Amino acid sequence: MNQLSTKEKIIAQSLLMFNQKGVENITTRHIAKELGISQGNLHYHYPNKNEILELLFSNMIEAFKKAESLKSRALSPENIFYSMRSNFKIMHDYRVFFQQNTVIWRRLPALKTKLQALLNQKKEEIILLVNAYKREGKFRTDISDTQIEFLADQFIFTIATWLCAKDYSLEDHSIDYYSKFLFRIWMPYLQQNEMEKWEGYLKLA
Amino acid sequence: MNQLSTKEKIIAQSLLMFNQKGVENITTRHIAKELGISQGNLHYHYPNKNEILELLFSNMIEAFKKAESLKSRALSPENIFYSMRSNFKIMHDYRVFFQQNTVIWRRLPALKTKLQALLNQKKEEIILLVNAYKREGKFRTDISDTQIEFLADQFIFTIATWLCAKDYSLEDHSIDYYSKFLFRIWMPYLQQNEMEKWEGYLKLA
DNA sequence: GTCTATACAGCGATAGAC
DNA sequence: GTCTATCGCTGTATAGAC
Repeated sequence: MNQLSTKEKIIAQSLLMFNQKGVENITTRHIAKELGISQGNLHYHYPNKNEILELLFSNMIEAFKKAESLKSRALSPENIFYSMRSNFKIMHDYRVFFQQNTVIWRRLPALKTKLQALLNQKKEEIILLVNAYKREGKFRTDISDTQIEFLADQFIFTIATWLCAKDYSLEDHSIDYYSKFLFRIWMPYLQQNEMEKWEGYLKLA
Repeated sequence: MNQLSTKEKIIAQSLLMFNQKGVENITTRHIAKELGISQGNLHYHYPNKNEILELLFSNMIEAFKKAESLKSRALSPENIFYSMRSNFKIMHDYRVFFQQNTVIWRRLPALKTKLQALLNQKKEEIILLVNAYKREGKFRTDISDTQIEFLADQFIFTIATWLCAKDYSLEDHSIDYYSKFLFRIWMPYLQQNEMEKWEGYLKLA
């Protein structure tokens, strides 16, 4: 971290501290002190706290864009799981935006819209995945279409909120735990042989 | 609201404002001003903001205790749904504790433990429900026991986080929406005839 | 119980020297 | 770029009069 510019150091340290102690508790003074620079210096690089948050947010969006997309790959459990897990990893890196969503959105309402757009985009991806599974006859036939469409809602619900849930659990659950949690959701929708395939994969992963 | 004592008015108004604008944005000044009393007066009744939060929290716990429990009733879709829905109603009344959990817990770590205990208790109830359904052969037989046990985790996950999820969705989803969401989760676990029974009930509810 | 007045700390943000 | 110094505001909390 020492070869970073001051501007970069500030961003990195801010994310660290926001994640750990919350936006409302971390001030520009705290960040500056932790880095051993003056508050005036910090304000030279970022005129205010909101601007730090905005930059962090767009860094997160960038990270999502760079991450592996499902679209270009075969729909094996490995690929699907890996793709979701990499999304969870990014979310965890920027967890302040998901654990303190209401706080952030009140400060910066524009970020709410952007995050909703991101989730909508993820939902589209998931719907494509569900449709592909449906086309290939991998879902049980005795489940109604509305129920299968609901599966996408459940996925998005879980993706949006797992970092909140994490704080409720008594044990310290990891990214892996919630990645698997996500796919346990859709197990009962699958045909017997597909279910076993996934069960086998999740045990190993 | 006018026949309430000042002390009660403060509590009611605080909950209203915390729910609406967040704990971090509402100060004792705001609450006092909204009620048309002085800040000094407010501090006569409640020495500080945390004490208001603590009282609100124990009011919520009281509400949960008074609410209908599943235990004493027949396990019809009507009763199960109604019981869950009444829990959701209380959660919604005190949504600040679920939408700003991290903020609250950093202020008052003891509340985290208490909320975890509450959720654990709810989980016990749900496990009883699941076991009863299992005993009566209402679940599909081709679903593994670990997967059925997971159902309880899914329920608790959803209960703990639906108020966070609510803020992500573009439409303004209600308590009813999420009550139904909850039971759509367990539909694919059910035998055909049970599934249809629930499907029929959820359409009407 | 309720008021006014005030102490005090911490915040974001700016100005100006180096 | 980085520093020190400082302003203005807002927050919690207390003191003392009525």
